[in-house]
Amino acid sequence: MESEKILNISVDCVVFGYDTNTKSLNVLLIKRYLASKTTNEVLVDDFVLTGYHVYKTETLDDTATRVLKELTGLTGQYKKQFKAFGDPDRLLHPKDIIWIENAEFNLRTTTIAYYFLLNTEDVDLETNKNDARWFPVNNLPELGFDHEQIILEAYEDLKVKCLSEPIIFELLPDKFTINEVQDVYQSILGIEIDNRNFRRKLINKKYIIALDEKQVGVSKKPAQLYMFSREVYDKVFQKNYLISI
Amino acid sequence: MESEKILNISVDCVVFGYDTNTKSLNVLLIKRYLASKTTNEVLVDDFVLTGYHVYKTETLDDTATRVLKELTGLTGQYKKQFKAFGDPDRLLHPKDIIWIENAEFNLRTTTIAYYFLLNTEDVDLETNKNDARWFPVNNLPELGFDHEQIILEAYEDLKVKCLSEPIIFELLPDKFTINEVQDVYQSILGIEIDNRNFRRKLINKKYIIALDEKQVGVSKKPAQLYMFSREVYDKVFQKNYLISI
DNA sequence: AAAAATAAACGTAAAAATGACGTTTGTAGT
DNA sequence: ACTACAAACGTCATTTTTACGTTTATTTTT
Repeated sequence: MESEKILNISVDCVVFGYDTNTKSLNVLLIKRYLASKTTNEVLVDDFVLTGYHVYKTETLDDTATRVLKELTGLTGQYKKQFKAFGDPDRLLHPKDIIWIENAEFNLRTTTIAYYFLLNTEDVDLETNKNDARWFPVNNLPELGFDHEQIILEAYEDLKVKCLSEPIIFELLPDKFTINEVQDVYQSILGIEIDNRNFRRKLINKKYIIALDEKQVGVSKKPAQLYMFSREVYDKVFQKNYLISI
Repeated sequence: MESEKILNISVDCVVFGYDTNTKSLNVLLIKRYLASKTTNEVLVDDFVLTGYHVYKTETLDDTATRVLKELTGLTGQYKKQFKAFGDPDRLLHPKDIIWIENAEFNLRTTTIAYYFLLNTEDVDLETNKNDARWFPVNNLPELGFDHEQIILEAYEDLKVKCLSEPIIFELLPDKFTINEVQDVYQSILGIEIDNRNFRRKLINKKYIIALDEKQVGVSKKPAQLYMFSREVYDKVFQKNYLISI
């Protein structure tokens, strides 16, 4: 067996956006459409993740940051490199081979997959030239390449990670209510949580800071707003090695 | 800026081996030595991780599995793809450029890094043709490339993961004592744990199964042997979504 | 202006888990 | 039989969790 030393590499980004109103975890996807110029036959008609090849002078993180900025205009969002996908048969589907430029080189493209966490309110899709749309992670459209697998693995990583790290707050606005935090957990994990116990547990955390502010423009009793303090969290964590297997 | 689409890709393996006797978490490293034929000057003299280029027909996981098998003869060990390293300046050091074959292609090698977890008793280094040695993760020798960084990031991932997942048992023999488990935690995390509380906590887990066996050949009271049941663990975990942020 | 509706917020008691210790037990070597 | 010592068990106060019931503040309806 001879080794294949020249391979192609790219970065793909799963952009998770939580919608506080619909209480839904969404993924940002780009429309892909291609029809034959001669026969008008539809060759490709689906959605894909946003991604790009790695530039010569970039780190992998740089590429991911650039891709998100080009898509949403945002920088500084939570970003996680979660897995590399490099199966030899990644691009065996004819429609994907039609789509990509240099098929002879691209028959094997290894992609470093990242996911981003943000709130859908942070993104203005209208000013974007791409045909990008939000889709609920539990109700994805037909996807190109192996992007469905990539999304599901990102989602799985997120599920596990949100149980032991405070990344849930990355999906919410800076100021949030206790119930909004509960909604995110319920939505992501697909579970029901007792509000009274959850509320007490969260309020007792030193890194959940009550603000001198309440909700405005709601038609019921306005809720207290809180923020998450990364600084306090890091201090607390250093002292508590809690083995919870 | 023009994109660089042709990049080189490999897999590097951090083989963690826990030594039950010395209570030390070790890494398996390979000796690298090269002297100039004309001047006898030592060009390269350090240690590196084991790794290899990805074969044409392999998945990334396959490559990692193959690398471990060639190094240790072992298959089926716990394996985790934890990060891709692809900084443009990864191989700027002259000695590394001397070492690798096709420097013009290899100036940027993206590597997919894996770590393996096993017990040092499972490996027989003598029958191995490579000059491989165990080094305590807290006392590493001089390392080539960016392999020190890769090891430290693998170690960090392991530290975090062992707090919330039962991967600690991958470092022990199938049959172990409670105190051995405690020793692994203490060694990896660098903490002290109260034996009486730890013992109670672990014994109460349904997935820690007491065997009809005790230690043999010890010069004190022989300890009860236990095993870990992945099957029971998975069942328990499905029912307990414990948010512990 | 009072009443109704409703989400937000607070309260309580039993059970389970944790933290900080003291005590007993079983085996090998003397 | 005695001793050394790690293994194993026990206790109690405190904290956290679970499973509920109740009150409060605000908007909308009457």
